[in-house]
Amino acid sequence: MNKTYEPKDFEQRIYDNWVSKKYFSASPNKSKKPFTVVMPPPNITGQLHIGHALDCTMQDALIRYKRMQGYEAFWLPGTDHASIATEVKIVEKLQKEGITKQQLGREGFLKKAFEWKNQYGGRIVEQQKRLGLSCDWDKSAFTMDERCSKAVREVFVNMFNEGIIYQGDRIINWCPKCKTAISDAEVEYESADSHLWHIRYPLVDGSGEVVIATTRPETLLGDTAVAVHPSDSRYKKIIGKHLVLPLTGRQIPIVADEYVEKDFGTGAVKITPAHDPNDFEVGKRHNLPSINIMNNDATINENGGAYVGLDRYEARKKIVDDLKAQGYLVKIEDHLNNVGHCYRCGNVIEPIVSKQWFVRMSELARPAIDAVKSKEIRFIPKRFEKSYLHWMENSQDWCISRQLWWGHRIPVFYCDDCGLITASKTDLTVCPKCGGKMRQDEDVLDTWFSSALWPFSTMGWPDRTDLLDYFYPTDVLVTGYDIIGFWVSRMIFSALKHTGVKPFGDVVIHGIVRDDKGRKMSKSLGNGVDPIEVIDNTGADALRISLVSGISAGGDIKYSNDKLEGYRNFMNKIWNASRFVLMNAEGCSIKEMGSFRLTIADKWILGKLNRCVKRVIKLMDKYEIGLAAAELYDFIWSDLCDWYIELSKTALYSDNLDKRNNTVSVLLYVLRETLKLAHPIIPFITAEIYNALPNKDAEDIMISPYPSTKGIVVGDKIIRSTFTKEINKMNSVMELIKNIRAMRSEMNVSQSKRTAIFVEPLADRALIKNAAAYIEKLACGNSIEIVDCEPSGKNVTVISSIAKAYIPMNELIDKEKEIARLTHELEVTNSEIARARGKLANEGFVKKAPPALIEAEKAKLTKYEEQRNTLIKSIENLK
RNA sequence: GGGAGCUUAGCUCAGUUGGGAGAGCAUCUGCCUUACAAGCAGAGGGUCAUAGGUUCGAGCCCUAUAGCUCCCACCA
Repeated sequence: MNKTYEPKDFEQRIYDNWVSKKYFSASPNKSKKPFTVVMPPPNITGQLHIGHALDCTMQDALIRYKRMQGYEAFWLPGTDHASIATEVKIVEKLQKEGITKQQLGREGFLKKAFEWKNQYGGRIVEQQKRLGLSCDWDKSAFTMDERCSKAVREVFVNMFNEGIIYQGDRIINWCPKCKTAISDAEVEYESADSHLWHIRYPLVDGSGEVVIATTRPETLLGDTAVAVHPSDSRYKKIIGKHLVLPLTGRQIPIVADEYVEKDFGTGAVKITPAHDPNDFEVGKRHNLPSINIMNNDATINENGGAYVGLDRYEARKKIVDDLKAQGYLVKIEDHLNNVGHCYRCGNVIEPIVSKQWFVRMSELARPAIDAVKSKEIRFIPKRFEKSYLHWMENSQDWCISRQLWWGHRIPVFYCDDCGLITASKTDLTVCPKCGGKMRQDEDVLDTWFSSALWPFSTMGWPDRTDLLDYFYPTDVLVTGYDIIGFWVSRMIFSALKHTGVKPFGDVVIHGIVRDDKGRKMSKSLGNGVDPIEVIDNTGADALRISLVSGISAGGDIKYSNDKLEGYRNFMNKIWNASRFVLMNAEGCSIKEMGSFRLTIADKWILGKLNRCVKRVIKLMDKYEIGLAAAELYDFIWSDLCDWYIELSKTALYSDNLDKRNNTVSVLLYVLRETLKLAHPIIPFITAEIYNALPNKDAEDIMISPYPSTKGIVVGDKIIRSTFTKEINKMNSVMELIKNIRAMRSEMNVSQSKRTAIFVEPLADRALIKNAAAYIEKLACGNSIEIVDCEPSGKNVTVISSIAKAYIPMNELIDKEKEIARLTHELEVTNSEIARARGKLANEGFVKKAPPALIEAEKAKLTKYEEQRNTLIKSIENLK
């Protein structure tokens, strides 16, 4: 093994080997239980970013964990065609070449798009492999491949025939940049400083005027009414009268509607049914005409009179100027406004009335709500259940048509001859009714329409496949809270509707990765972290564990270089500890556990290992991967490296070959089990070291059996498990060692200065005898002797619960320092005595606390009192 | 406007059913001790946001308040 940890040297080799051995592939296996995860498909446009890295690492850790536990673990990867996002990119690229998509035409454009997809779509997959993901790449899916497209058509046609999918003229969110409709979920609101323009609308009969307040004066061109609250005394009399719309001269009515807030603005609202969702509803209630004043690029159309051709913001400026010039503008107030933006391109969306396809949510939502309420589907952490339910209970019909080319073309066919409109699973060219020519709808489906089917479309639904039979429904979905509405909820109602069962059991939600200051990572801030760069520099394992270590209960995680470095050091620690074990194992014969006598230190580490295994398994089962990682960190660094390896040196450096063989056997056993325990989180380093072990229990670590909570298992026999007594005994020895070290450190004694140590046991003399060599080695002794009382001469006294240790003063320091140290310790002891006495003097405590607790408190008091006596004696001795 | 979450050491966060406040990083002090200076051994550092309440006992349970974060709604 290399002297330092160099992940570059082996990560690629290890991964290639896994692939060539087909360890990632899963297939129906009746003798095993399935465990299935489908990967949230990244966009083909994408590069792996730190968020994917987190998401994927969590899933990989779970999959590897379950695989090692004997499940047939299936992790299904894939990519999403990402309709808008991809089309925007391709259009941009074409633009650089001086081509528009219209010039290419639909077919030409799609050809280019697929070329593009083939060129770049695989990039993210290669990056995922660098992370060490153990997905079944052979079953990888793409939302626009044949499998998924078939499911999309099936679903669409079925819902069309049932009337769940319908076409309607409704107000939708229009993105003037992407030139398509988008769903409500795809609109992001941001507050912006704006104005409230107060505009005068004169009454037709000349009897006065109404002043309205608006944030969007340009939409005045499409006004078809002014609304006031029915009970607003200011306006009651003029309801039903008509106003002259400034700049256009059009006459519009005053209507009364509850929607108007009397206290906002002037209490009078201009109504533009074609360009505002609320106005649209008001318009419907009052049978108002709807005047669309905008083209699909948000310029003013032919209904805009003098303003035709202007961009909406230019029009706003000009209209305000004109209103002012003509005396209609009353005043301008500052106003904080919430403006909707397209979540893809960031442009301000424009509500417009348009003919689009919708999914009726009312009947789909109910079962999806029930499935979560009945705990059939569990959100982890639980609080996301609420946001899911809220989303589900309030969702409007889903606008699924997009005026794009890249995507699943809507399988609706029109006959211009007889007017037939029908949906079909196969393309129709001839009208089944009249034999006329059919044409297909021009639009494509929302990208989420196909993602919604992901858990089952990828496994071959609607055909009844072996994969579906065995692996579906899936077990766990891991994803970020930001797409609960977009994706999770739609998968749930789609699966329930089309497959009749839930798509997954547990939904594990994580947060987003932020920088060390807690800011979102973004291009504009330049604080993004490229996972590939990190892997190049520090290795995939360090990245994986530092990502996973921040996560807790759906919270966001902070990523920092310090953290990464810490875990890189941890990898190095594992590497070196392993090197130590392997170096010492050379020339030794390895014994099976159970075939030799264990020392107290052996039992201690084995017991600690067993505790660690139990905790890690418990945490992994709760998806607390970060806490499991912390558990491993603590065990490996503190227990194994700082203590057991140091303790083992007493045997390893002795002449007794038998002892050496025993110790090496324990070291190798603990190392192997620890590597396996950690493998799901840090797969590469554990695999590389495992390969070098002389005591491998499988061909490769990733298919080795996961450590058992039962303890040491040899064959089908459980040898020992908890070693509780030995852990406690060894802990008390360690306490003594620590106290001696602390004393030496306080006295500024160099570690290379070794001394005689005399130990007077206070309890368990046998233990002290047993552990004498450990005490000598770890407490910097050059000799150790067990005594019945303090040796003559001046000594430094160290007290612990099982023993007093004496170190000849002349070997260490001056008297004054030692007196000061002991005096300080006496003070501490006295305060402990006071605390314990106070507690025991409390009547309530003695009466009501559990007896065991009271006994423990009494024992402590006795111990501290004895300690105090010793300290006083020692101080007097020195004086 | 509605909902959720957070507040513990300088920083990032743990803290099991309520029973003497923890880790890592940073800081300070010693150490190149034959796995590791990407290291070892020590040390300092906290009114657990605030105020009440329940309890013999509260970081943990209850109520209120403050600050921060996020989600939803969209009064033009």
